[in-house]
Amino acid sequence: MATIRDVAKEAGVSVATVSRVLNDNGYVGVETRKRVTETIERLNYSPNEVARSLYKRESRLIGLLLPDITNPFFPQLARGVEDEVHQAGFRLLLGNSDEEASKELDYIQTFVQNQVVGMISATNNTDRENYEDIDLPVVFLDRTSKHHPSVFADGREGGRLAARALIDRGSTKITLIKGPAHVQPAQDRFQGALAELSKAAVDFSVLGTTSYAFEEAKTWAEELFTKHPETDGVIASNDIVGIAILHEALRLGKSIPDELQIIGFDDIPLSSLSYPSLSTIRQPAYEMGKEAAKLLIRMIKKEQEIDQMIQLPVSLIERNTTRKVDKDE
Amino acid sequence: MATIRDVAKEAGVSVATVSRVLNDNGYVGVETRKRVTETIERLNYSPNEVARSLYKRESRLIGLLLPDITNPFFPQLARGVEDEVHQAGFRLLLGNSDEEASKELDYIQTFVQNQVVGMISATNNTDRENYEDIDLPVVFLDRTSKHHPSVFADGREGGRLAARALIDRGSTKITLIKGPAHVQPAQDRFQGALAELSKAAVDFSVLGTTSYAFEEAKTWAEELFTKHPETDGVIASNDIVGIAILHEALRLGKSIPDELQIIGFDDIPLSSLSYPSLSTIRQPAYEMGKEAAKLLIRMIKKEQEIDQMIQLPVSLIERNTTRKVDKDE
DNA sequence: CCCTCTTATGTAACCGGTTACACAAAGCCT
DNA sequence: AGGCTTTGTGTAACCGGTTACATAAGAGGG
Repeated sequence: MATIRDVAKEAGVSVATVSRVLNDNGYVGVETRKRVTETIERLNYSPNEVARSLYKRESRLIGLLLPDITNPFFPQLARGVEDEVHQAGFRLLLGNSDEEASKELDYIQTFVQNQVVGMISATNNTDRENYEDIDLPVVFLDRTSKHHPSVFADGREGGRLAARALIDRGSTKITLIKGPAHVQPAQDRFQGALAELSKAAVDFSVLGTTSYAFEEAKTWAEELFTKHPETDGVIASNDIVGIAILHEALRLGKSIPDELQIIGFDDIPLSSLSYPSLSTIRQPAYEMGKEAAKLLIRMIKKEQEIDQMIQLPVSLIERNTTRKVDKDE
Repeated sequence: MATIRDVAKEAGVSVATVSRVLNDNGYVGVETRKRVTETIERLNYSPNEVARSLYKRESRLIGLLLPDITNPFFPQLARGVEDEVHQAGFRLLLGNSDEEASKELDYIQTFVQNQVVGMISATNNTDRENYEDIDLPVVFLDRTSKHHPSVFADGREGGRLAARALIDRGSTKITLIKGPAHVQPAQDRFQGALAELSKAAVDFSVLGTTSYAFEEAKTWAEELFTKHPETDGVIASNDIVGIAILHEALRLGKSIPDELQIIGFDDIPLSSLSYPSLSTIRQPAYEMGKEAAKLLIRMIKKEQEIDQMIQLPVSLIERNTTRKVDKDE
């Protein structure tokens, strides 16, 4: 690999001049610039980012910490982040925390050691000491924090919307699935739905779950129908659980949405491909990722007026696991 | 942030001694080691990876280049890579190429500039000049290359298995979906299935597609049933397309698997949650990622006996979009 | 013509680790 | 006791960029 000194020697100038050409700052004569540019081209030189980072005391990398990329909601977030960050000239260091504090800490340390310019975290322990003594820009994504700017969707409203949708469409014995207790947005949804159900004239029961894993989703689904066989409306904690419930309901021969309505949460790509296609509360995951990245970049550039909270709206996506409601009633 | 010089000064030793303690090499007196360790602890010092990388001329980062993390097959691969790489003390730099040569080149350059120790690529242009003048260890994943070690699943066999499954279970007018021409493994599957169908006494037709995107999958599904309404068995190019076809078939009121059998490819997590659950040819994506990472790490450590090709077996996952076949016939 | 400002370029310190090399003290052997 | 090896530690060069500072030539103004 050619270095800046090789280029300087070849072009008959000093390294400072080459650096000035590279970064397009300071004075450089037209003739000199041309000669340097040609030499760079000819030697196929590209500057070493590591050396640059060392002197600048920061790299062009951004750390992204996710619970688990294998959960279909997160690739969307990640992609939003990546697209925005890439465009601004940054690159991503990726980590999966698996909700383990040690892995999380481990990655935060990696990020710091590699002098990332900022980090985006979609992890659950937002108020741990982990993030306290870091002087990096940090943005929380799909999570909230008192100490750092956050980008998230309106989970409470999502929960209300889901509950209202089922109530309006005639479910009277609703089962509300409560997501894992340590997952913040799951609790927001739950609270929203709970509030709405409490206000309405319907029976409802709550089924607690402890994870979002695929395999376990099947278990919750089975549990649901043994514990509450008479239920005629389910508010799932997310689309995976929703799809698992749909699967189980069909297996039991229930007619969807006539006998049982189901509503999911997230709007992951595959939810439109289930049959019947899953009605759900959409979170704009890709946009959330983009917003988080934009916000972080603004922080990196030390711009004024940094939003502390960006809440994105959720929306009801009416597909075929809920019944149609007459527009003009 | 404390530096190694701060630690040295505080502990009353030279930087060389601190470095020796950190890396546990060279001679260090027991008493000195203790004092240095305590000082490191007290100052909460952690070494700057960037400085280390600069001197060593290589970082502890590995580049991972994927077509698109949003496609449900890739998170599995990525996770396999991550787990293996993390355990060996490396971290991941991630890029999505979107099958665009420019993005791909861009990321390869980023990897080189950041002095990654190696890279894993699941991109399509494996024999472009892109990879020629790089002197990094490179492993191709879910792709093959003549010039670099590759880890992939037995696509041809998968295609054969899929075709045989439908034939054995009585489909006689089979439609074979041909995936995008530039995606290597898609073509392997196609060739395998084609060979098997050609040998058998069944009618079949081929439907070409150009992408794997969710939205377009629905279009292929519709196209399938307008062009070949009489088909009684579909070999999909992957699970997404398979699920889209299942969805469309159910919408058209077809009875699955009695009237129409469908077989997918990949075994993405959600395929077991469709209803009827999708029969498919499983690729061990997570293991593939792990194998690729292991292989790369072996290359990084300059071990002897590097496999040039690791082919993992595929298997038929018999679920409910195919009919049962009598064991003892 | 002299002074000042702008333009152009080079020298060398610096970022924070790692390590070659030098040096000294202690242990061991004959 | 003298020589050789092992152990312990420090000095300074090095990795490859960036930039503060120095220097000098040319332009412009009175």
